[in-house]
Amino acid sequence: MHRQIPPATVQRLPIYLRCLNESGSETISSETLAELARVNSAKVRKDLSFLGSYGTRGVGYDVDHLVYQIGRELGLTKDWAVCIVGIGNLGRALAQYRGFGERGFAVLGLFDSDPAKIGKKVGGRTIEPLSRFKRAVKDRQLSIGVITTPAASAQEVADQMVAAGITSILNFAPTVLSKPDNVDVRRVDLSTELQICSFYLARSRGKQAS
Amino acid sequence: MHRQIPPATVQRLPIYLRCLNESGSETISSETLAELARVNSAKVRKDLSFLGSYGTRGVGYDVDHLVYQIGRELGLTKDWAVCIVGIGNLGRALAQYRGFGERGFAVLGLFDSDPAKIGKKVGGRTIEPLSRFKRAVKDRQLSIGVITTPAASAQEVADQMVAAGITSILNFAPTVLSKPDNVDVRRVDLSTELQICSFYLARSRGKQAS
DNA sequence: AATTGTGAAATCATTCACAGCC
DNA sequence: GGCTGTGAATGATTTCACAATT
Repeated sequence: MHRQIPPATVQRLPIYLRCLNESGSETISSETLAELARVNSAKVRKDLSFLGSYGTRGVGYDVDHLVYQIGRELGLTKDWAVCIVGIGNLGRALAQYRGFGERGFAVLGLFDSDPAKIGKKVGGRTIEPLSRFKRAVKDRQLSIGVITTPAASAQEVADQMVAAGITSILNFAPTVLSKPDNVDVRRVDLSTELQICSFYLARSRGKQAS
Repeated sequence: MHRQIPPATVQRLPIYLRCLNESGSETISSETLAELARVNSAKVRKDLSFLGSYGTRGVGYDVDHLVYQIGRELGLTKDWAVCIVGIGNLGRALAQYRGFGERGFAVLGLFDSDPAKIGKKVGGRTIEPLSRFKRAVKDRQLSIGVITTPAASAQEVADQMVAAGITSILNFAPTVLSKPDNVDVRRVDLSTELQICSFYLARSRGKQAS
């Protein structure tokens, strides 16, 4: 097997990567990795087989080599520059989150439309006005845009990102964005997640007499 | 058709709900709702058919009635009490996020293990020590636990939540949690999302000559 | 003996296409 | 004529099960 990795597999690669980084040992079997990632071992083997045949029958996978291959497949050999638009509570929290830098994502731009915020510093970076956005994308090669504005401004911000040439967007605003086909938008929606929690809660509460 | 709603459908119900709330009109066709939610209209009809037959052929769906039915199915007729453990940048941001209250999720507990934080107020609530956690879950009927601790403490916190009787957990810590079968854990992992962005970016960059 | 890699089977999700109803 | 509800068709994902390899 090889190439054209299915989306379901792409979603799991970062998890494997994290489990491998924590594993400690030299080699690892699909069975062990599956336990760490809490998935079926056949799934691990099939997922990894999309990257190529990097395992050794009877032995398992070489952890370092696998970490390298997954990282390469995920495009992590290069550092990506990230910008955050909308520096409210959530934007500020993300701007200060160390996990990004550790994993090769450099936050190189903070933007907000509120004049009161412009010039303030968050996590060592100065908040800039949106008028500088397009220029900054070019100059700093910003490639991933994070939207943490209120829902009402999210589409407008997304349009500006697309116009500036950004093709990868992480949207925390509770809204569905329109976008051209070549742009990839990932949605992280906190209330949606809570509502899904609610569904499963309500269902299990319904079962018991309570 | 009816009952036992598939997970893929459950994931979309909150999106439909949001689109309906913004729609304004009295009735809506599957075609229009599909455009708003950016999905296929057959998918909308099939999803809604799991809730029962609430549409009228030739007309569409009554918006208010549909909002009610989806809300009921998602268990939103009841307010759920939420607690947040780990009041760092992200925990603080979530504690102050208004979207929760608006959608019927009341944040009724903030906990942290750092003595320096105990007693401080965030969004009108006081941060409490974990020693009070179990008691608070009982007394305030906390039903959804949000974990915003560092990865290293997440499993311990999850165990405490489970021990206190919480069956629904939203985990923002970058780690996979062990849990009994009756507990539902949803993972929201920011670095994972960025890594997936990276994959699609790298892939599209590879295509062009750049 | 242990473990991978992968066809084949089973399951789940999406989309088509149209009969049935308003 | 317009639109829902849903079987049937298609496509994607997961899981099984085992031959191939070390």
